[in-house]
Amino acid sequence: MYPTFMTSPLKEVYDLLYRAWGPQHWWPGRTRFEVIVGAILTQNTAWTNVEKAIRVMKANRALVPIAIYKAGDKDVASWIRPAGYFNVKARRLKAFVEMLYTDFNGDLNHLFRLETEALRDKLLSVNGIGPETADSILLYAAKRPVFVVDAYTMRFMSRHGWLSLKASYDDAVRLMTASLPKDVDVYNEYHALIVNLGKEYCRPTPRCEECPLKPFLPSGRPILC
DNA sequence: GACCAGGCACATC
DNA sequence: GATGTGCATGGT
Repeated sequence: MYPTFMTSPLKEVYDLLYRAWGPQHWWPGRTRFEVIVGAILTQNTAWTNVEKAIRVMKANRALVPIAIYKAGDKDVASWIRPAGYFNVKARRLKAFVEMLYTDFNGDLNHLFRLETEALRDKLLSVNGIGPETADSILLYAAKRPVFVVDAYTMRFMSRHGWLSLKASYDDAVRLMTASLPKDVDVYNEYHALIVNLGKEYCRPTPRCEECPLKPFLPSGRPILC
């Protein structure tokens, strides 16, 4: 997946996780718009709940921008109910497609012609799209080399002593990318592997005994657990 | 029943 | 700038 000039712990972490679990095949969405919808619906929400919501949207032929654009907030909220925060997220989906129609004639190809920085700024200008959601869209829908940091990333980095608990999102991005090749496939796989790590072993109550990263734990346990 | 999940906006200090 | 709060369903 990436060349073998491994000199930093974070490269070795990638290698350990990749050897343990192999490719994660992210993002689990067929179209770019489905990736965008998933990125908004999964905010602070388990992916299994997002899958249910996406199934309902597909059944209602609502997984295209025009359907969200024409639908009322109440209808959108009813489709995405299983994903939680459905009133908030309905407004966020509407806000995204309203930006898409107002500025790009409803055409994702048009939106995605923007350079990465301009595209990120445009995404962040939408109410309900913050740094992680924007970067997920950039990486997994627009295929830009942008590293996605999430709660799992912050947790595992701080527990291993690589990041302060007070570190910002941008601090985490800088640290993660400093020693990695700027490569869409590497960023794609790494973020997905970290999420799997978080789900399986690096929960608020950690399960370090069987963690693939055990070799990195000082005294066999994380610093802050 | 408590805790957690692939955040974000907004109010308040 | 930092901290607290609301948003809500579904799995463990």
